[in-house]
Amino acid sequence: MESGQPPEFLWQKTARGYARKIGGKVCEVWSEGGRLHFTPGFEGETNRLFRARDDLPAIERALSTDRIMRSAISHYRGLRLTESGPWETTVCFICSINNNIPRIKKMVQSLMRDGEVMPPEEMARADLAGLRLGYREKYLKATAKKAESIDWDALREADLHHARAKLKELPGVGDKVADCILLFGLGRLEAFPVDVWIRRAMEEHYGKRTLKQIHSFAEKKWGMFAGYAQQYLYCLARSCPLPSEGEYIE
DNA sequence: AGCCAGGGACCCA
DNA sequence: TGGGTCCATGGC
Repeated sequence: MESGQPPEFLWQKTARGYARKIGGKVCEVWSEGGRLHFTPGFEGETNRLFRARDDLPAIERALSTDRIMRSAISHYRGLRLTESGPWETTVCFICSINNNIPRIKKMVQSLMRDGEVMPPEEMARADLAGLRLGYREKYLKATAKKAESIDWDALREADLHHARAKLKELPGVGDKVADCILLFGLGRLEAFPVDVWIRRAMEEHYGKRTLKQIHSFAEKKWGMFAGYAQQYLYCLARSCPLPSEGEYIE
């Protein structure tokens, strides 16, 4: 929830966990006694958010092929990729362009109505001037217009490069943002978003410098779990917070 | 005060 | 295809 993934922008910290509105109702998630708890009625949403079907031990084993990754996995034991809605994920990462996390969160919150990210139809006609979005405003408006005709579910199954190309037709969506939408919004675990932190980590730990080198290396080395490898590297590079005592969930 | 931020569009060779 | 340059704004 605090590892730079979309929930960091979409959920609010509460006394015991995190909360947001889904479908007009408040959903809260928290940990207690080493178990995950959630507001009754949100089991499906919670399972999707934390990707309950991912076999973490198997993924950790598959990625434990070198010292760096073993260290990151051991340090961030229990880290999970999250899955948010594709539209809100798109909004989050258009806001992320050349931006920092505290401000991304403020910008995403400013694009919410009644506790949820405005749907495309509403964003397309909303007056976003005054929200201090910078040059991202025109990307959001233009992408909101196009987003209504996107078949998100088709992109879950499509060939990755095809899906990536389709997403890049959206204004403000380039390679990195497309990979983030694929990974965090469409459950494509093989996607490997490369931001400045991942670029630095890949050069420092694996001697890979160019984007092409990095993607080729990641695909060969981590394959269908490259997205998880990316998140471990990101948390390591950013020194993301660890769960405090009692929050850890098996 | 000034560098930097989960980059993309555009132009040029 | 690959490499500058510009872009709005605020966090730290």
